[in-house]
Amino acid sequence: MTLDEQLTYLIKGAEETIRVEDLRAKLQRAAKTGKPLRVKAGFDPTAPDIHLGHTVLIRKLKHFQDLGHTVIFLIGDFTGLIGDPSGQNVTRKPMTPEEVAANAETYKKQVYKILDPEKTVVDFNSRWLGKLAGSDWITLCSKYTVARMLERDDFSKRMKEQRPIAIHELLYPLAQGYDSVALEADVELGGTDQKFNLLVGRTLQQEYGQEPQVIMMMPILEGLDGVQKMSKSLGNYVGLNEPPGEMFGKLMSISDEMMWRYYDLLTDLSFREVADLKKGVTAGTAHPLDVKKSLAARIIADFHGQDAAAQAQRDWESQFQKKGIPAEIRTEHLTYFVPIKLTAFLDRNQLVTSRAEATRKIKEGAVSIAVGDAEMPSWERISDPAWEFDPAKYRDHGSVTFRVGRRLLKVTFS
RNA sequence: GGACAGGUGGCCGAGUGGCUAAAGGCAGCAGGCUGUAAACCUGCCGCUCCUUGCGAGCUACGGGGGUUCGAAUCCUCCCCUGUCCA
Repeated sequence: MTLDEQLTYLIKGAEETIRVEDLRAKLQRAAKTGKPLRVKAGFDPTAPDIHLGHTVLIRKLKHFQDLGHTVIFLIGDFTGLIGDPSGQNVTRKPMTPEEVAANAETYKKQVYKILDPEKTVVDFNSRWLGKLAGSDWITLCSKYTVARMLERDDFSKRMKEQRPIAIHELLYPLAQGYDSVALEADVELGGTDQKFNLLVGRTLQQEYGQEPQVIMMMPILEGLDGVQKMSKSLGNYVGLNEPPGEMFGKLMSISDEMMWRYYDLLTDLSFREVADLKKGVTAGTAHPLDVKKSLAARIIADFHGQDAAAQAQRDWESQFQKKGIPAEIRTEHLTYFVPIKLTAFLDRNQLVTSRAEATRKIKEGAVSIAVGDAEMPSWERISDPAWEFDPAKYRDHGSVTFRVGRRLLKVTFS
């Protein structure tokens, strides 16, 4: 690839790059000296469950890696003690070295589905931040001013809203910035929400006599709800470790509008190919449902392989489009044959959160049961909250499946 | 250290003595419609019990104590947050 091609390739998909010219210069120098660029991205050590939102950035790391540059997967085990300011105002408990190591392993297992293990450097920022002396921290703090710190979106907003800001929170951007100094990073990747922290890195590098890093901000992927960013705590995510079937179901639940965004950020289809698909849907020659299915299958194939993706699609189709009972389903084996109130039974098996809820759901017509394993089960709606489940009556059928809305539980007998 | 403002259900936010398990909004769940999509319509949205009812009991408005027949609402002490002053 020519320099320009490389540049275009790397910048593609990034929301913002500061500055493109600097990146060009760095690439040029790397080519000339044969010294690869050091490309860094930091991750929170406490949440080793990587989801599709993270992969937007990891895919970009992969691009750099493919061009021969050094990717540094930095685990923020020290900055994790501070916690990226989010108004929570809590210092977190230090993790033991064992926990950190365990989480790192979990990370690796997931990240290496995208990145090349041989070419990826994994590092921990406690390696240098943990060794800073008190006086070093004072020096570090002296490199930045309160006024500039308060420019950060999050801080200024909280100031305005008269919400608390603890002093240690101000340390987070400094610590992250110092990582770039310690690593002599040429490039740092982050989400658009990381802009401030990334910029601090540039400033600090200059303060410590280094050339400032190029920063690239990747778009934040919206979660399944299509509104808020994908995150574990919001529960609107698709985890890399999830089974294919789970992934398929979740991906199918995104809105048609969101599906294009997912196409852009989570597949290798070119903008042109995506545009063609979109045209097809608009023209009515392609059904959005099918386009979405193929999106889901495509993403799943990246992590579980082609076959698993195809299987997941078939399962989904038989389960939902034909309203069958899936083969893989939570199953409870009963050994007792004492009648039990349905409300108590549903509660005991976590199909509802309380008996009160069970009663409500029954009255709402959300509860039904089906007997046996029929391909086309006939659901019988239970509408009497006082209904009793008598296992003995169903024993001969081998199994009975309970449904509360979208939750299912199969019961077998011995 | 002082003055003032504030702390209500997952979140936002009404409520200043009974009609309040607490308006309204968001989120969530369910039913309808569909492509388990979105949008939309409807219902639900603290817990327990049963005789499933415009039912009974319990728990809940930062924490403790108090006034009152009755308190999210009044008094008091404490904790927490913010603003201004020092």
